[in-house]
Amino acid sequence: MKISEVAERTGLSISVIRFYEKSGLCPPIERGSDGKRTFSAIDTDWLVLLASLRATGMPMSDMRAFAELYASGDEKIGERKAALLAHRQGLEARQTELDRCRAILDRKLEIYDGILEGRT
Amino acid sequence: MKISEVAERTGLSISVIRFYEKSGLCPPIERGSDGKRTFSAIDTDWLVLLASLRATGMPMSDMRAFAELYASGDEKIGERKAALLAHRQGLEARQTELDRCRAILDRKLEIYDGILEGRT
DNA sequence: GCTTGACCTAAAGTAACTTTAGGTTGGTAT
DNA sequence: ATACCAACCTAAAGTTACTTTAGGTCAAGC
Repeated sequence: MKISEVAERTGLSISVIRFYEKSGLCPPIERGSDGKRTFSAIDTDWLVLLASLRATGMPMSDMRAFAELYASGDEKIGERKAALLAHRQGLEARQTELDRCRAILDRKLEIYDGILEGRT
Repeated sequence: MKISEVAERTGLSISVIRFYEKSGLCPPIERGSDGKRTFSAIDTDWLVLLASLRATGMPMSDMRAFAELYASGDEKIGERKAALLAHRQGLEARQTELDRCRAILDRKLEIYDGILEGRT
C-alpha cells in the first residue's frame, strides 16, 4: 500500500504518518527502489490502531512506549494489554465528561430559546 | 471570587484563565486595589461555559468569535444559538467517532486475551 | 519532450498551553 | 518589628503535536 491509501484508511494525514515514522511510533517502513514507502498489511493495521489511540487522546509519549512494547514482540503482550486497558479506562472517563459538557451546552441552548421566544 | 476558586470551579488551570483573558476570550476582569483579579458571578458563569466549549474541542478562534457575540449583548442571541448548535452537532459526531475507536480498542483487547489464554 | 501528480526531505510555522523567572502583597509566627 | 510564606501578578521562553512551505525526484500520459 502506498502512503495515500494508508492515510485514507487510517484517517491520519500523510504528514502525520511520515511524522510518526520519524518519531519512532511505527517501525521504519520499507521503501521501493524509488524511495517511496510501501506499507505492509501489518504496518497498516498498526497505524489503524495508532490512529484510534490518537483519536482517543493518547499522548505521543505513551504511544511511543506502546510502540516499543509492540516492537519487542509477543512476550510483552501482557504489558500491552495493561497499557490499553488503562487507556480505555481514561477514555470512558473522558466520554462521561463529554456528556456532562454536552448537558451544559444543552442547558444554555434552552436558555437562549427562552429568550428568543419571550421576545416575539 | 478569586482566580484559584474560578480555576477549581471551571476545571481550567489558573494560567489558562489568565491566558484566556489576555486573548480576549473573556472581558477584562476587575482588579482589586492590589491588582488581583476579582471575578463576578457573570464572569465565572461565562468561564464555565467556555470550559465546556474547550473540553468539547472548540478551537480558540471559534471561542473568540463566540465571545464577541457575547460581548455585543442580547441582540446577538440568535447567532450565539446558531454557533452553539453547530458546535453541538460536531460534538455528537466526535462522540460517535470515540465509540468507534473504543470498539477498535476492545477488539484489540480481545485479541490479546486470546493470545494470553492460548499460551497457558 | 514536457508537464502533471504523487511522492520525498528538511525546516519553519502554528495552536494552545505550561513552565520559568522575577516581583508584590497580606497575613502569620518569632 | 521582622522574617517568612502562600497566593497572586507579568512577561517571556518552552513544549506538544501537528501543518505548511520550499525545493527536489520520478514515472506516466499527452
